[in-house]
Amino acid sequence: MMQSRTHNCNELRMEHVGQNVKIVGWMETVREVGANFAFVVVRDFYGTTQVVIETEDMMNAVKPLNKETTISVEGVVRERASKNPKLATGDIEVVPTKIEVLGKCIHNELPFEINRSREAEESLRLKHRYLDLRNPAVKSNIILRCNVVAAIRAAMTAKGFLEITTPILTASSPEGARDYLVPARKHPGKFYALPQAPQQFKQLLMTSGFDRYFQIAPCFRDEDARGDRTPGEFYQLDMEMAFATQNDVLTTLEEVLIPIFEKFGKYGSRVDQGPLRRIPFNEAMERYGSDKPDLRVDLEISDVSEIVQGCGFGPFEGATVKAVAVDNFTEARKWIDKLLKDVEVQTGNKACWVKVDENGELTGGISKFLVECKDAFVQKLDLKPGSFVCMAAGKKLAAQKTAGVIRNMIGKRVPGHFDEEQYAMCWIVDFPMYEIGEESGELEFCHNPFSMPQGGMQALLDAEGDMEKLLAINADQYDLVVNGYETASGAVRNHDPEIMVKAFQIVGLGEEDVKAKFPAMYNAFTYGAPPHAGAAPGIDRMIMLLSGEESIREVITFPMNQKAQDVMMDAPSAVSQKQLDELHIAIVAEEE
RNA sequence: GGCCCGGUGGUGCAGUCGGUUAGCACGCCAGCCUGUCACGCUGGAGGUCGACGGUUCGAGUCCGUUCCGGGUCGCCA
Repeated sequence: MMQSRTHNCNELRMEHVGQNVKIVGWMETVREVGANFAFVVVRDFYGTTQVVIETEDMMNAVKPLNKETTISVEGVVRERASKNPKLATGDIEVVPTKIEVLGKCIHNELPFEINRSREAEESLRLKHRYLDLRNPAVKSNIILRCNVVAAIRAAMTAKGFLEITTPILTASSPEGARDYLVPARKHPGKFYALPQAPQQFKQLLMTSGFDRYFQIAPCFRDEDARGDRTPGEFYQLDMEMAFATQNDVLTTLEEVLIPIFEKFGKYGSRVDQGPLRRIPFNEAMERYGSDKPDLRVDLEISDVSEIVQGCGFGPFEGATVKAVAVDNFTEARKWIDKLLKDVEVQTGNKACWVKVDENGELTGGISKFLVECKDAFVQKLDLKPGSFVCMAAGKKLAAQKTAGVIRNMIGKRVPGHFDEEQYAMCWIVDFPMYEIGEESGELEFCHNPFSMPQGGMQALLDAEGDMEKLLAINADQYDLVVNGYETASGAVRNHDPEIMVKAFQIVGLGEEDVKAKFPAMYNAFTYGAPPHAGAAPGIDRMIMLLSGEESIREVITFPMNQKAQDVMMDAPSAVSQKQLDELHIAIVAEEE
């Protein structure tokens, strides 16, 4: 008969009854319900179709086969005697005249049941990812990813952006994450590096006169994994605009991304509309204790440092003290202990607490220290009978960050403060240009040296030599935050070689360092560079948000495990001595 | 590198105070069953309880070491 197939497994309906058809796919189940009477479910990419076995011949054809064998079924479409409204093809079945094996599954027991693969241990799923992906629930995230990437390309192209690819084998970049290195056969002792981002290339494209660039760019960073961070490689919607301001970039990305969240998001009916809130970095740290606040939580942080000074509680002395208060608190002591422990595990800092009893008195936790400052404390936090306060103390940044964790935990654990099923978005703007490095104790670039300081050269000159003023300089740098995840990061770039040199001088470096670290960019900018700005939304993380997955590995087709191994392909793996010799590489045994 | 959680037939889990033959669901095999669709019923096979060492009359269970997986802090310009 006919072609490889006449219909896919999600096509046949009542209108096809009586037709001769051929379907192909994986044999998902065989339900034997009588002698020479069985139902076979055939699954392909598109769906499932039921085949009914009614003869000894057909039973003999199917009986010896293991599930997941691929077969072709020729036969006649028939209306079912008992229909299944839950199934798209539930009104019909195929009565086969010929069943052919296309690809045998020789395993009568699989590593996991296909339709329940998400319940299996992750390492097992990753080892047999080709089977895991047969599960429609797993496959759907990958399909979503394809559709989102296609929509992004269409939207960016419609806005006049050109998609330009940049090199994968490039030079090691001096700052940032650990590079993946590739030995250069023709240049003994030298290495290419895989790009951590196409940052410098896209800025060079701007100086070349490309007005609007984008790329779905693979990025490589050799850093440890997290639930929301895949090890090794990930993808960014890398984009840049010439002669553009911060506002141009933010507006453009809002116009591209918000419709994507509306169309493809699990909570697409509840997406913040542009223009999105823009929260200065310092304000975000004060109110939310994070530069990526989850705005679905309705709690905010208060500063009680001055009120509690001198109260006698040791950790508060001379420290910044941040408090998160919540009303109508009814949880037990056990709950509080769990909270404190979880805060400590996640932040490394201890938290303390106090409650307000039905008479309005402070009770429990460190209440005995707060007797004298009670009135001011209660007023500042607007406490009522039944309120609960959790506090973090320490250096300003540590106290803010710990309070930020407390805010999230309380908000998500005490009912009524977490409106989960939505996309709460904001821009964090005005990141500081410089900070005091925690290890070095000296002034360093806070994020990256590519950003333009607000106020340009004049701001740098005014502040030079004055540490306080230098720390107060902000960069035109911005992050897009969605539900507490950093979803994009960008900046107005520093395109002026003189300001670049000055910015470097301030952290104790000089022109030679700029030239050494970014030779191409520095040179290019001396030939007339356009002011430019851009950003890079993370594709993987965005798909994760759209699908509602908690693990980023659920939206990556072939993810690596936490140790950056591909257990399916056995990567990384040893290579032959011949390969090593060609690359001028000698393996040094690790010392015990 | 630190900390937290986990590792028990193919898969997912239970296993009390250390005590008889390690239990359940799914899957697998065999038989029955003519309208199933998470099919049903009956029977069966399948386990070095991650590994090593220790305590004990006796260890899945307690102790130590170690390996593996996940989470998290460091790290991620």
